[in-house]
Amino acid sequence: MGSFYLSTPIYYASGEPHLGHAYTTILADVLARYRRRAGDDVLFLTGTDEHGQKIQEAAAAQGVTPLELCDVMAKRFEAAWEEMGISHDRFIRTTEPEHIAVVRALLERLYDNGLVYEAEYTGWYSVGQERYFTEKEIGPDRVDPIAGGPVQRIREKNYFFRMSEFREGLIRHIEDNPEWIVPATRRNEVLGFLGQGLADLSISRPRSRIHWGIPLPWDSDQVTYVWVDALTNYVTASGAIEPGAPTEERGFGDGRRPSWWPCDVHLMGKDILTTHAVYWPTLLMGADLPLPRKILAHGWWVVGDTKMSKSLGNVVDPLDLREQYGADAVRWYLMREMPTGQDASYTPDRFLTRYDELRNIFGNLAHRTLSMVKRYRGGTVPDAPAGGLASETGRALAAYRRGLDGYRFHEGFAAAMDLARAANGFVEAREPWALAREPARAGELDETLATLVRTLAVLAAMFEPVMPVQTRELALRLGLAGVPLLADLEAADLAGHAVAVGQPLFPRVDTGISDQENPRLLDPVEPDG
RNA sequence: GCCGGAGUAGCUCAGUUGGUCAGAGCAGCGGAAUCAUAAUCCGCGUGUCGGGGGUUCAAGUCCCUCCUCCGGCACCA
Repeated sequence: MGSFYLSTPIYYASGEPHLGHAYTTILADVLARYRRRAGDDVLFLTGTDEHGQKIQEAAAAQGVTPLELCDVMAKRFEAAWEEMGISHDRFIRTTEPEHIAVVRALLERLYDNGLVYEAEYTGWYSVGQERYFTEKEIGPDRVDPIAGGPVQRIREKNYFFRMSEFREGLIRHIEDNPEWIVPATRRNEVLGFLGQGLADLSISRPRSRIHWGIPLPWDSDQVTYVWVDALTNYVTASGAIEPGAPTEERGFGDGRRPSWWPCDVHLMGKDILTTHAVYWPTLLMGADLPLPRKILAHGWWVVGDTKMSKSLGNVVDPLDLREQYGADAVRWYLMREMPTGQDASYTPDRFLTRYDELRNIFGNLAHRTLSMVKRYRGGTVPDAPAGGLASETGRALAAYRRGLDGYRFHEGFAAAMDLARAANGFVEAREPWALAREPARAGELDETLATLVRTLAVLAAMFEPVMPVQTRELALRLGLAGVPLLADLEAADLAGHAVAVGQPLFPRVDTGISDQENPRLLDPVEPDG
């Protein structure tokens, strides 16, 4: 029992929602649902990042205002999450007045703490692209990597945050808290990064060049660098800062304001780990705010089988599978197939294998159990001891909790599926159909069915975070009001419940995806913030 | 180039602090059963645990070296 605050990155509103966004968000949703079932109060935050040059340019190209464009895009993300069953509590947008005020309050705090100075930013600027490129991007030939045109060394006024002052403190924090950045390999990378030294961070851009941003409190000719703007959303949503209050009463780390801060876990793709594990913590240190409790960087989906994608030139986007297989199946695949934190490759074949697992092991267990209760006991759960799979259930629950608590979701759900396998084995061992032929063994049959029904309730509770739709359906068929909490399972008494058989939870889908009908081009997946 | 990770059955991978650790799932082969979505269950693996060397009574499990693959190396939203 407690509270749990988790976040996805806010997604940049210049592009459509894609698999990378969806994976992070589903991961967060699974965690949010799991914590809710554990009895926690949860704040699950996601949203859109709406300032910056790309938005400004995209809006201009479409002949709309930046905000009009963002309104459309934010709705698109919200709609996508609705389709995928995402249960976020708050959808934040960086164009919200509250957020803008919090960003300015945070900047003011840094400024007041003497951590901001004015300097000249020097970089390689492409006139054609109207933007800077990094040394890496322009390469040894120093050309615009997009159009191939020339780049020139130019200077502009920026304000800088004294990030370098926090380097040693951050290193110490990472070393003292081995579980702060997970997985460990990412933690090592951050330490390696910090080991090379840490420069100060440019936190503003001239408004003459980028107007679509949050003006600095002390210099309205400069707008806030988008990353500073974006990262601050985590604090905005937490309620830790009251921008409208007098400076000394705004909150921050003084504990005077009740808030969700610090965040329990920031989830993100590995591509934006540095900003979350270096920029963000140092900014928080500078503003006297506590650091988030955990930073989890997950891997990327890569399009597997290079040969296939090369020869066919296309592959089905897993998100498109929702229409045919349902959101639960897509979520199951994404959570079960990718070891949390690592990369995984997507292939239609693997999706089908995972779907078959779901359909045959879990879906069929539910269907055969409900059918037998109906056939042998008139659809009423027998009043009999239901401890037939007690040790298997105990083991599964322990492994499940170990997995989810340890952010190894794939392991946790594998443990749940193992329990379903054990239950199928239990059916074979007890042979209810044989028991039903012998009136003298009615008690055994009752116990068998009671055990199976109870196991279905346990499975519904274990699978709910990843498959909220069908587990709810299953719970209803078991005569429950909803999916039970794990903690309530012991007390749950299903005896006497009227069950409904219904259609299979995960039906056989005949129009397979491997027949290459309706393929869609899928770019290599690189989730961004 | 520097730093880090990984190479275990056909495929995807588990394998804490060295001693039933040579495993699971999928695929394949054989069998059983019929409640169920022809869905399930049981049985079957002679794998040099990337190559080589070393430490040890004992090494996927520690050390050295080589090979291969991958990731990170900042303003990319």
